[in-house]
Amino acid sequence: MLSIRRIWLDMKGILRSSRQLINADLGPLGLSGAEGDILFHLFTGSNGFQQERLAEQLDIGKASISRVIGALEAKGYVERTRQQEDKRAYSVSLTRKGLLLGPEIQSVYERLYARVRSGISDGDLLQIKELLCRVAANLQSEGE
Amino acid sequence: MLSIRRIWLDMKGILRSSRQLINADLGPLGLSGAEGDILFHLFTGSNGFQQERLAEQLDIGKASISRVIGALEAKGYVERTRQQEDKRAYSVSLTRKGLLLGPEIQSVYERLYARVRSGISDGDLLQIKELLCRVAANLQSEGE
DNA sequence: GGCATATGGTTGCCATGGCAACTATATTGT
DNA sequence: ACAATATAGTTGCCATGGCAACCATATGCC
Repeated sequence: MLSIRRIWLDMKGILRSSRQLINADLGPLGLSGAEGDILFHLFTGSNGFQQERLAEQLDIGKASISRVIGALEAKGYVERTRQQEDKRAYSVSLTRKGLLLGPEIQSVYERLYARVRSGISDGDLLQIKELLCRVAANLQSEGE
Repeated sequence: MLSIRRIWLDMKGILRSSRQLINADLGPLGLSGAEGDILFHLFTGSNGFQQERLAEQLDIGKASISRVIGALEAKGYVERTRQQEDKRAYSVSLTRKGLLLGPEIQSVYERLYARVRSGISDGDLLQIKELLCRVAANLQSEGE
């Protein structure tokens, strides 16, 4: 019973430490963690997506996405263009300024990932992932 | 590289789902998740502790603890008594009302834990814990 | 004793992110 | 065609929690 509590604390701590390391690198660039997450995500494959897709992929609500994209747009890193197939939706894409920043952002996240992986084999990672997926499935399962 | 992103999303999702399940049970009792966490913690062993100790054990900042304990005190579930050995510190303990609520709170958390564990062996849990500890250590390690 | 420093706690401010209500556009059923 | 419903996005409000500044008490050093 108690070990679940410990595991939850471990996860919380890991996410917090990661966030702090990322923030320490992004701060000097004038970016918040959430902004960095989105720039990284756009730069590494999801450029030109709807906000809803980004929200799904990053697993945060569309409300948060809306605000963070707004901030990034104000800073000139991304732009929203209405999609002509669906005038409710935007297409969010990096501006030239955003693209220039891309490699810098990417290296911030890759430094973190490299640090996490040190001394951890691919097999271990796979195992973590598999076990976490099972836990997630237990929590997702409807009702009882 | 990418799998770390996925794993982080899994952890985020697990913590969020857990929080939501807990909140769903605590809401009808008029308690927030953070309040429930503290009541549970007091009830299952850390009654009569300093706020700093609670903050350490629950892995949240002393500022948050201060606010949540304040809320619980206002609701009459805990009381703060100054320690005579150190007049800066409080001893936080459950009131009679808090003690009465204890079993109810406990069952909320135990239902969650049981749900998480379904189909997951103790060995698996141990493995998750061991791997997460190694990741946490990588993140903690000073500087480089 | 008296000053420097450390520690427990509180408060203000901020970032993140959930939920619900709302607007505007799309889609579906009749 | 039009009413009902669904979907993309925005906004307001709230909970959580970090950080820094601050206050009060403790501790150590001279």
